[in-house]
Amino acid sequence: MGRPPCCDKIGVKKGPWTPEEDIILVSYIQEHGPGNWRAVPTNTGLLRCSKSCRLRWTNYLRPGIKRGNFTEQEEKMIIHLQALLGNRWAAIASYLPQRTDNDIKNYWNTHLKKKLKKLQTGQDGDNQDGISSSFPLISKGQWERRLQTDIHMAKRALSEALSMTNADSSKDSSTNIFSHPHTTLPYQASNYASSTENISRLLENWMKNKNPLKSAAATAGSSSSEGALSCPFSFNSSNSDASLGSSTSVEEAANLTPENSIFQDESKPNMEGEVQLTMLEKWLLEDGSGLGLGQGHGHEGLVNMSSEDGEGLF
DNA sequence: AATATGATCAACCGCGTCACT
DNA sequence: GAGTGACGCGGTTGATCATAT
Repeated sequence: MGRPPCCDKIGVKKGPWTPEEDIILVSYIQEHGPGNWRAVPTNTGLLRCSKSCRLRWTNYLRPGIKRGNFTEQEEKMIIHLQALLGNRWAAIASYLPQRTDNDIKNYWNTHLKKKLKKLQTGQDGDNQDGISSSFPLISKGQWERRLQTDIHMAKRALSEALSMTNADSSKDSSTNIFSHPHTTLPYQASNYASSTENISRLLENWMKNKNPLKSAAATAGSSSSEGALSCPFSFNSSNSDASLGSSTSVEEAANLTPENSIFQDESKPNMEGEVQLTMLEKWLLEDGSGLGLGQGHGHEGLVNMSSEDGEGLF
């Protein structure tokens, strides 16, 4: 019995999102918070399926998203995490809070895959699909062995990432998620700035053509979003000065901070990664005798670690 | 200038998982 | 425990832009 398609309704719009739709969606989420995606199309009047709304929000409109070029640091992180986790892009993205899984996936497929292929040409002819193919999937019955392998790989990848991070920290500390592990992963103020950039960018184009309030209200139909639309990007009920009609820039108008934004806790809902990282780091640090972490000895201990090191950890 | 080819990335699709009844 | 609905993830597609011919 197959599952019926989620968007088989006639009249469901597909394709690129328009700025109007973005604004309606942002306004709605500002008012109601993310989640309950099923209700979003109904309540906003958007002719989109719930899935599409969620995707648009998480991949594009969500506060804290950094777009554009990946830094060398991010690139290294992705490569190491891909080796460690495989194509679990959401898990990888949880270690790079400013990037979406879709972004990382695209970047891997378009840039890193090729890069690694190039690097590996001549070294390992049979490894044509990046690092992950060095660690083929293990059958379900062998989960224990896989766990051990994963542990080993986690140690190794993290130590390498740490060593790289230490080496580069003077250059780019902002992307060094390991340098202050418990303070840098959650969103900081700058993330919200980048989010307003997203929105201001779409508004920039949109406002050239239309009056957003009129248009969005009309598009929203009978939804309850009218109130929100009067101040679509304040992100703060008390910040009613942030009207679109004023000459104030969107960035100023939004006046976002992690403290006053309703997205404060939501901006990266999946903090599983942080937990994972924290646990791993804790473990690594506790196991520091073998790693030499924090003692200025680099990661020789890890590199020389035998595959049996994972045994007895639990 | 016109066309072909390649690269990029936003969005879609199908499936798995989880939560609720 | 089974059935159902909603959500989230990963693979893939297709539109658009950039570059080469």
